[in-house]
Amino acid sequence: MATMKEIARQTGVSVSTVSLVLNNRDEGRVKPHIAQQVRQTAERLGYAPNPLARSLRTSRTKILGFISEEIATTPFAGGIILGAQDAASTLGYMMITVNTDGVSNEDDEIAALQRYGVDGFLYAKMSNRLAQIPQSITDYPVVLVDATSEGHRFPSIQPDEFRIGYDATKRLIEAGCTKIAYIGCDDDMPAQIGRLQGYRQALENAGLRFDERRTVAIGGNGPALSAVSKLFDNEGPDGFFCFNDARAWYVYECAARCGLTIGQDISVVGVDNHRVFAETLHPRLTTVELPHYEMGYWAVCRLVSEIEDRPPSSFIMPATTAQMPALDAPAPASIHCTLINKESVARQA
Amino acid sequence: MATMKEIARQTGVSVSTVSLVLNNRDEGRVKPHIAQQVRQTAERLGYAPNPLARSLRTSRTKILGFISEEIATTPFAGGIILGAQDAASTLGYMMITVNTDGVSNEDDEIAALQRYGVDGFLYAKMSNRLAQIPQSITDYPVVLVDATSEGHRFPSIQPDEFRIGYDATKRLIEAGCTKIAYIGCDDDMPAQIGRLQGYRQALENAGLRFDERRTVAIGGNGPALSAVSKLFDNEGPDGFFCFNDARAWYVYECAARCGLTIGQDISVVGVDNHRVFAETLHPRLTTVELPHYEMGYWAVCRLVSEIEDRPPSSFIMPATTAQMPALDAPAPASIHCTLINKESVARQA
DNA sequence: ATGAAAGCGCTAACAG
DNA sequence: CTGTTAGCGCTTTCAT
Repeated sequence: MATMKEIARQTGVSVSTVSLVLNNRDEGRVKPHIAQQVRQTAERLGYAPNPLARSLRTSRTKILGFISEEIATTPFAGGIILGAQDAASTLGYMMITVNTDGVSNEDDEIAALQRYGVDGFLYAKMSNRLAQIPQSITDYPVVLVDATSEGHRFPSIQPDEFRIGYDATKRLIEAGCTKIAYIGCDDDMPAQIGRLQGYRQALENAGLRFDERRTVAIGGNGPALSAVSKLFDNEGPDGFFCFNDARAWYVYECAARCGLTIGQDISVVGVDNHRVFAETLHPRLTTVELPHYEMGYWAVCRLVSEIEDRPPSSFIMPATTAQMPALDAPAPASIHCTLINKESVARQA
Repeated sequence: MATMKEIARQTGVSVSTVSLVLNNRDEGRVKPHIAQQVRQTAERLGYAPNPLARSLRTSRTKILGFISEEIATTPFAGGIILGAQDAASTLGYMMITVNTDGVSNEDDEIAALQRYGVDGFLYAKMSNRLAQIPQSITDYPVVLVDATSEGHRFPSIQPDEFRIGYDATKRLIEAGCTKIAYIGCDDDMPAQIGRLQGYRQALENAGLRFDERRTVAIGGNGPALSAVSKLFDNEGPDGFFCFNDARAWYVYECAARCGLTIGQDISVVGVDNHRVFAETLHPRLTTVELPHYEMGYWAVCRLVSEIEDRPPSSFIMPATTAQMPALDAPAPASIHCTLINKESVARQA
């Protein structure tokens, strides 16, 4: 590994000059001619700065800490991590990802990250919920991903939950459904609240009545199926908006039992917190796709902009179908989601 | 952050003494009395070493690079990463995880990891397959996870593929199945080969004839389902050993179409490369559980043992149901997998 | 416009 | 046994 010292020696200048040039701080301080030479030698030697040495001096590591509760348990996290990783990579950062199962080891992991001198933290949840940010990281730049902090103390990147509910329901309405059920979540997280609102709004706009009996709040496993089953029997809905794919599964199960065919007798739209389910197992499930990759990507951009104290607008966004709001939009910023049509939304004759 | 210098000052000794003590190299070199004092001050000041400074000196970072192709796309990776993370954490290491989509960015990511001075690499694949280890990391300690290198050049942690096939098939035989099908993979990876061998051996041991017509090699999507469907029609198997859960799904689909009930009319055993499927969607699917967590954990132990050049036996293994072979067993070491019985394996009347 | 020198926090020879 | 010294590679005053 070539060092600055070596470059300095071979070019016949001092280390400080090399440092100046290689950090692009040479404007008007080093003769263009010399600068040119330095750059050449650096190039020739295949110079790459030693991040450790640099960090030791600057106490900036260019390492980001990614804290997530459930990397292991859900497939979704990958998309976020991937996007974050890409952004980090593009911006010259590395990411250390730690997994905190609940709270037991959270402090330890954070302490470790801090010792390694991370410049800031990403804090990600599964499904947009209220997150309790550990005291220990509040002095650092922090950006939440798919999560919300109380009082919006921290910038957060989250999907446009209202829009998810609205779009999904609208799609069902367009397909001709008139008795649309919402298979929701029994937890009062922002995701649930926002999607339910979107659902109601879409119904209202279409002149359909919201009927509480057509919504279920599902938590566990056993009761869940019977709740959906009961909904089938009592209300006979012709369309279903499902909080996520796991919940959509219950609809599939019940439909099968009743001899109904998805995309023909009833229509279903799910949200892909577990898109992998939908794609592998239920190709006919129409899905509102969460922009996980983009959320990760954007979160890192936001975080780095905070760390380096430069305007967010200077970042390049990934090519994506999801529309991004302006980065300087008031928090909580939210990302528009994409609706992927599949055959499961039948036109009701 | 307290430094050694500060400790030295407050204790009235020199930095070197402090360094000696705090690195537990004081045995017979520093008066126990002094050492004691040093430790106390360190404790009092809440001293934590600065890994950067240390690394700069030792060129050991205590950072491990984890390279995986598909963190994003499959849920399985989580288990491995989690185990690896835990082991790393226990052994005082951090892990930087990078995702290489195919080969395009692999070299860049590796270069980045190298600049950050990782001490070694974990190289993980999805499903045990032959891995092409990039030239650039061959000078580092490398351990493969759920993968095999040509000629076993590198130590690798992989499941006992033969045993997976053997156990799964044996389970079906015990359930009374006589016409057992193998829904396999159309790729010649070690996982496929080993499991198929196990399948054949189990049949043979039970005095059942191996019949090529009862095996399918499945690749893509469309053809896959029809292949399984044909198998149903032509051979009418009463038991199915499926390469993974995605393939098990085809069996479910066909069974449903034929009006057969899993766990009653036919029996199914799958392998959980995607356990999440099985648990959430198919509670009745009997699963051979791959010890992902353990593989990750063990891989890191192996890697660190290489890095620090100390005997592997000095590591503490995680409490686990999966039996681990001796760490100094000849490579490739393989881990025994656990069979999880569920109702899908019916006793055939 | 350039270089000398100090120092980030730590480790490791080497003296004493 | 303990302290002195040098230096890892880089950034950053401060002289020149």
